[in-house]
Amino acid sequence: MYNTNKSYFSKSLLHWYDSNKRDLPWRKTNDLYKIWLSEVMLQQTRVDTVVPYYLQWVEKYKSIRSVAKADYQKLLKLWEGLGYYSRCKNFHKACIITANDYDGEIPSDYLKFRALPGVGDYIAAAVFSIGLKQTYPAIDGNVKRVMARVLRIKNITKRNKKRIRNTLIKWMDPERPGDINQALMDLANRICRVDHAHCSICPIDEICMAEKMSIPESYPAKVKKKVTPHKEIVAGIIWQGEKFLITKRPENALLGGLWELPGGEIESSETPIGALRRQIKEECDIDINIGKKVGYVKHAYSHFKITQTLFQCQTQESVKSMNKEYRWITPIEVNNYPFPKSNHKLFNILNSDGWNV
DNA sequence: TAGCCGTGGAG
DNA sequence: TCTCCAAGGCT
Repeated sequence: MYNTNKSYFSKSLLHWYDSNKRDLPWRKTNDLYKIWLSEVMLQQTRVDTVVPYYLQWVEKYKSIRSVAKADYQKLLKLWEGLGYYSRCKNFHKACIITANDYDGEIPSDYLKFRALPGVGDYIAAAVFSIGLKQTYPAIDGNVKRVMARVLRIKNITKRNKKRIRNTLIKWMDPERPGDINQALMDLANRICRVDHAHCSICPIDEICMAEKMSIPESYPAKVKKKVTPHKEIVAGIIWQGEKFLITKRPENALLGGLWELPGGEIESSETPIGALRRQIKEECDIDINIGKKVGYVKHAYSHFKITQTLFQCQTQESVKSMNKEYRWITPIEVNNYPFPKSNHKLFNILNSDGWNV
């Protein structure tokens, strides 16, 4: 059974892959650094979103050493808009460790690579299978779904993950482990989709137990999502002459290391203006004059939503105390700092309405 | 271990 | 407009 399946699985999957694979930039390279980078960027992020970020990055930073030497804020500016910013931080850290401890090359020991920050089971397996042709199954959400259907697994428990891993190790063609891994992910994306499995064109339908039951979409079982809370946020564009104030978010928080217009959450007992005045007093120990409301934007993060209202403000005082880094910048200098998407939405309003009114 | 961590596209 | 979710990892 296993031997029959092993032969069918790899042969059929690779045959399909060879005639259907997408032409992606990181598939043109054998550079482990670039394969690694692409896998970090692809984490929870669609291929079409990643491609332009990947191309910009490898144009500017051509090696692990060049990333290790780079100014982190410059890396973050390249990452701006891609989301999950701790990936960028961890990749930078990992490149520094690699430059210092491994002579700038990815360690040949799998466990040493796996131990680097931001490198988990999936990324380690992807890099070692694609770049070094070692037989590690790269098990991401796609592969879990396909294998849950093939093996008719309802819940992705720890035990079932082990089952999927062991099955793949048995079935993978050791000559082409990287292609097997990529083929499974491509197949998941184009054929074995979440809400619709196109079994009639699937190359491995013959060994799929869920397909035999004619209910592939019910595998694996969906997990209920929690309702996302909503927060009211206020921000100020605080002018002093031709410049306004921006502050840097703490490294280990949401949007860590990115810059933003100062402000914060409106407490239930507060008005937006009262909240803004309090936030700025607490954060900078300065008093501000709050002028007209510029507008508001809505934005959704991974686990909550916000409505962010922006006010024009003025101050004559200089910042007396601040726990964070801050700068006074002109509108043109926005291009020099990484900002979260919600702030860019506010900047877009200012771009059409005028910045300082 | 389940919650935290962004953004944009699909439907 | 709203929900779901996509080449995961960390704590």
